[in-house]
Amino acid sequence: MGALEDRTRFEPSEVEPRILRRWIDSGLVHPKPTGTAAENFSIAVPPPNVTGALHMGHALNGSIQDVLSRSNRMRGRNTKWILGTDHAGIATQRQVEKQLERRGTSREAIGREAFVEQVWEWRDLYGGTIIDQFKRLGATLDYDDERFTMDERYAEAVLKVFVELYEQGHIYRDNYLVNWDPGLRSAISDLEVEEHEGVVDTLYSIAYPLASGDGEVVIATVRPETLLADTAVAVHPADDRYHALVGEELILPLVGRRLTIIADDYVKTDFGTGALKITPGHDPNDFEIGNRHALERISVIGEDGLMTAQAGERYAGLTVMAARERVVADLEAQGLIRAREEYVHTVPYSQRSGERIEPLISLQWFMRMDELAGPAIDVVRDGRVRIHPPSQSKRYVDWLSEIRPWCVSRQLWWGHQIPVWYRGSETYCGLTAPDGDGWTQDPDVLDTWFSSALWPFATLGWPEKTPELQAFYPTDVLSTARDILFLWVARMVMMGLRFAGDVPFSDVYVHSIIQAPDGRRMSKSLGTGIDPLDLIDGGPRPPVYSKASHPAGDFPAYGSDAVRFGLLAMSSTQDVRFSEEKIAQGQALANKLYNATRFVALRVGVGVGVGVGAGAGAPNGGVPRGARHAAPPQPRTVEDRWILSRLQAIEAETRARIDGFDFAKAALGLYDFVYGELCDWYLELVKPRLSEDADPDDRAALGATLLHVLRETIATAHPIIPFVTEELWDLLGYTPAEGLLAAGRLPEPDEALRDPAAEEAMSHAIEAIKALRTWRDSVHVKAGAVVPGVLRADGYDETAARIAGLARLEFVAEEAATEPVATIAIPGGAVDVLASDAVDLGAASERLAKARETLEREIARAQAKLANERFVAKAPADVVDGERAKLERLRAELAALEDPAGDG
RNA sequence: GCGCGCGUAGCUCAGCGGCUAGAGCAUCGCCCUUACAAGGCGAGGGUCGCCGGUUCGAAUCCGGCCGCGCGCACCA
Repeated sequence: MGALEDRTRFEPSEVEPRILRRWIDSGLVHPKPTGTAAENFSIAVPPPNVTGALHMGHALNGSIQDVLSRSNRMRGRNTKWILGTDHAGIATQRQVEKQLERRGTSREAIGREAFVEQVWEWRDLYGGTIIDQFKRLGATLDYDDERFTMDERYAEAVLKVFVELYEQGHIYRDNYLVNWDPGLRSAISDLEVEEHEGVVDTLYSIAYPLASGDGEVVIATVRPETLLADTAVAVHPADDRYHALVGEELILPLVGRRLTIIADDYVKTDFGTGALKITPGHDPNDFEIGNRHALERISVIGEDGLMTAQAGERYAGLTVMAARERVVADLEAQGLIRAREEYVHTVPYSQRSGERIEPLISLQWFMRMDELAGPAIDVVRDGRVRIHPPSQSKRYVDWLSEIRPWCVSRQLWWGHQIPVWYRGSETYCGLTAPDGDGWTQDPDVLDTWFSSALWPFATLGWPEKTPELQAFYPTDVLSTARDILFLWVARMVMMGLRFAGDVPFSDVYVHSIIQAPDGRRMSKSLGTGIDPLDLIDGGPRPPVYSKASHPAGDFPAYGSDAVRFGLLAMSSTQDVRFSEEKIAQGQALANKLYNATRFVALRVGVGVGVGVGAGAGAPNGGVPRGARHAAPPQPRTVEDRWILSRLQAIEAETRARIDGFDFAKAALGLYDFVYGELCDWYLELVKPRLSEDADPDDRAALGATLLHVLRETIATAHPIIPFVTEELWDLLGYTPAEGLLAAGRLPEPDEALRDPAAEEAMSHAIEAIKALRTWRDSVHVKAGAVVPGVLRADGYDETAARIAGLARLEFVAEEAATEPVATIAIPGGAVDVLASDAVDLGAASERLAKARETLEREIARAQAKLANERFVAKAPADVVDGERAKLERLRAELAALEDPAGDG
């Protein structure tokens, strides 16, 4: 116990590594695959990219999932938090490409096979970083069972799903207009495209002469270079200006191709000239119009982002921008540019490479989603999958209701290569290459999200009917940020229903995105990002994070508990700004608990109240699993009954808040209990009972109660702040041999210990003490001075002595009282303060006048309200009665002030 | 453009028809050194985004506006 005496602060850096080791070595993170998924608890972690480093999102989501895992584990459920990483096709390929560039070589130079080998090497070297970082958070992921989306077994599951979907006709190959990412040189899906608003371009008006030679039609475009691929000009069928021209032909400038003027409802008559050039090869809308009118598709922009041979000799090989300039110049030379104006519009960019999307026609693999979407909508509508907050369900359902085919092929090398082989006109889809010579496999790989969609069941060994699958599928909760609700969550539901025969999880929790303090997103390039590890260990605090209370310089080493607490406390169902104060609050809580434990350990001794075999009677169904059990609490006084009652409340509330995904309330509620009830009041109240000359029987009983309350508080807080609580568990008398708190049981609230009478008595006593302290302060009574007084109020039989102690009063019998110098209203009556040297009479009378003024104002207010006939007539009776009672109370308080010696 | 959410004390938020609009943190003052100066006590600080309406009564409900965020969207 020596360390306890000397050390007044909780030191996370000393404690955390030691505790972490014990958790992992204990095997508690690695459950046996026994029992059923209904009895067990499981969460599949959103697999971080192998290229990733822990960021704030991981830290928050890790904290959330760990709270859920620990809480359920401590309720005796066999708990598995499924761990693994995602191969992250694009991100990882780019990392390795960069590495190759630094070595002066390239992916193309070394070839596909060598490149993939390089990626595996890279993964072996760096892929574990983020997992180690999760450990630092105290995350009880199953580290003994780590998966990777490119593992052999996982890959087999991916291919099996592909082959089945192909055989069932959901997957097909087609030439279609796709979102082409010229930076990546790959198609990407609609979800990987982001619209950038406010892009400034030039809108050109260009004249297309009529083939008849009799006039022209002027069209408007921001992309003159695509003119080379035009195959029609469209007008609205009801547009009188062009009605007569429908069916006529135009000569496409620079190219000379004849274009028919077609009529289509899509065209807006009030935009531009009302005539629209149609380029099915390079515009999504034109592509649709082209389909409706069976127009030819011409591609003048290639996958390399350069103009193709089809663009004509003069333009082939130019970049898009160069081609645009040349086309405009050429049109200008022919006098066909009719106008140019600045034009601000929305332009699609690739989320992946940041480059402007080039829509073009390409041969890709697609997955038809409509049939899979129906059941995925149903399970949310009928509550088999609950999305929290509910507003997110609407987004989910809306998106699935209008789902479009998913482009699943990517022109990358790192990923699951599409299991399709070609030989001449033959196509074969299967798990392995077909027999015979001359087959070549499709070079493309699958979208990474295709494999992620199988995560909850492929990690458990699907398609084998493994014991793991039996025990842990469906999982219970999926926790994620809203940005991948469609990209990932919806697809998991569809795939889970289709292939694993059940929903992948019953609850989806959509958590906050944490922004920088100035409201911008956290990002390295903006300088607004911070590394969670810098908060844990102490590291650089970027300028935007500095303020008066947290000046520039490094973060203090807050420790994991503080970071977890802080992130949970700031979380909500919508985006939040990072608040270092919340982290500091977590640190304060850890320290407070540590010092409360010191107090109890040093004053009571941890041996007190620990007896053999007493556990059966403990309200908590067995906190430790070891041989020793906590003695049951032995309440002797009203404050004992009060704190036990409040303890039951915080236990129940914390459970309910965790189950209801209200992590901020769970965390802050614990803080409030520990500070506002346990430490500020209970520990202060019982101090006199621990003194040398106190009754030894009471002292022993109090010791048992104190230990009990502290232990249950610590156990209740454990899922949120696991390190400090595990450490304190030890300090309170449980050695490692007796079991980890993390493997112990969450206290269960005992209704029998609820005591409303004690709660009322104590809340009155606390109010009284506060009122008396406020008064003392206002009349400048010295802190230590004991002031004589008379307690004239009901309901304080049990608390009077405690009030006297904490408010430094000496209550005398009413008969012995001298003339009072002040009267302080307290619930149910008042306290008369008698004359003494300690009281500044001038200040007391000032104070009295002020109190009277306040009361009079409130009385007037209440009277006015009750004088209002309409209020009395129309407001509900209980509201009116409440107002009358309040008035009466205020009048009584005023009367007591006016007539301190009187009896009423 | 359509849809969703948000705007309450310096900060983060609670309250979502009725007590003098609250809490934590921060600030300021006083105090203690007796588990914890990461302690105790207290104080200051708010036209509850703006305008209208409903109601005996609105931060709370309704409508409109303004601002911020997000999602969806095919206007060349």
